[in-house]
Amino acid sequence: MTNSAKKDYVLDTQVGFLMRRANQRHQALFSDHIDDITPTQFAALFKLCELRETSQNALGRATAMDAATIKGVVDRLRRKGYIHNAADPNDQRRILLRPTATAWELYETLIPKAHQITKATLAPLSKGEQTIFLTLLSKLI
Amino acid sequence: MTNSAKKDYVLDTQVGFLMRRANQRHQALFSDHIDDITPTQFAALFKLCELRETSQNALGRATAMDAATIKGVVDRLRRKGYIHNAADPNDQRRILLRPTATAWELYETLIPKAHQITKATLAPLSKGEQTIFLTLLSKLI
DNA sequence: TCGATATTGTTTGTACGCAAATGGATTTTG
DNA sequence: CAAAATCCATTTGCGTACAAACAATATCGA
Repeated sequence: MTNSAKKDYVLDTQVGFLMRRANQRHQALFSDHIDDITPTQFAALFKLCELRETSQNALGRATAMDAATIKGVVDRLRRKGYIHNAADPNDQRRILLRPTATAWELYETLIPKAHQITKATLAPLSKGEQTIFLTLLSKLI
Repeated sequence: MTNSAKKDYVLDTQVGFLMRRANQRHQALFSDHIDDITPTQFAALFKLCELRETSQNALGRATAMDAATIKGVVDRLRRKGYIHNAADPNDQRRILLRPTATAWELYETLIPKAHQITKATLAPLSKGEQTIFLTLLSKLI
């Protein structure tokens, strides 16, 4: 291995490594602010509140989780009493999901906390940098 | 819930959600280019090559993995023949890790692929945007 | 020196996250 | 219409990721 090749690749400056660590930090901040549910459960629950009613797989698609993952997440949210099941009269394969009353209460409570978490996550950046960062991040998807 | 509160928080524009999806995309690109090992294993292996020799927990710290996580990663890399164990004469608690000859070969092979993955991940951004993105991302850690 | 404290590696339990396979229901298409 | 293709939910297997607890070893402070 040449010296140039060595300097050429330093783990600590790689996108993947940086994104993994940024994610770690965000999740740590999340659990500092919110006890009851995880970031993933939060995403699923909020999306369900946005959509009011969907099937399990559709909720998974809306939150970028595959069928196996969303199943576990929904199971846990249901166990905690945040999701209610109903049969779809038009499609016997589907399980229609709805947020429970408790879920709506949680939704209200969590919105301000979610803003705090966003703020804390982006705190190392100036207002202008925050906007740029979010714009570029969106482009990456 | 007021209408303003509703519009106030849309999941798809939140940092956490965006970072999770950007990470998903990066990992998908990674496995498109590299079959043998995962992004996490890659990080551990490369850091070990950078350090030449360390203990398990120290390697974990250097790659931002806790003790339980790095244990599994090291176990899998050892099973694949990339990591060699030695006893630390100065500290009986420690296991000194070293990359095997095969690991060094892999290291060489993977550097160009790693560059391709970085390039593909950042492809949606212009050169200038890529620099800005990496700078801001670093600040977030 | 010796007792408190810290560190190393390990295990257990819980929670994502994806690939691949399955069985049942629905839709498409020839 | 019937076969093929698709979609739904589920399961299994593997790989991160972290919290909490543990025994063994090192180190530090009184």
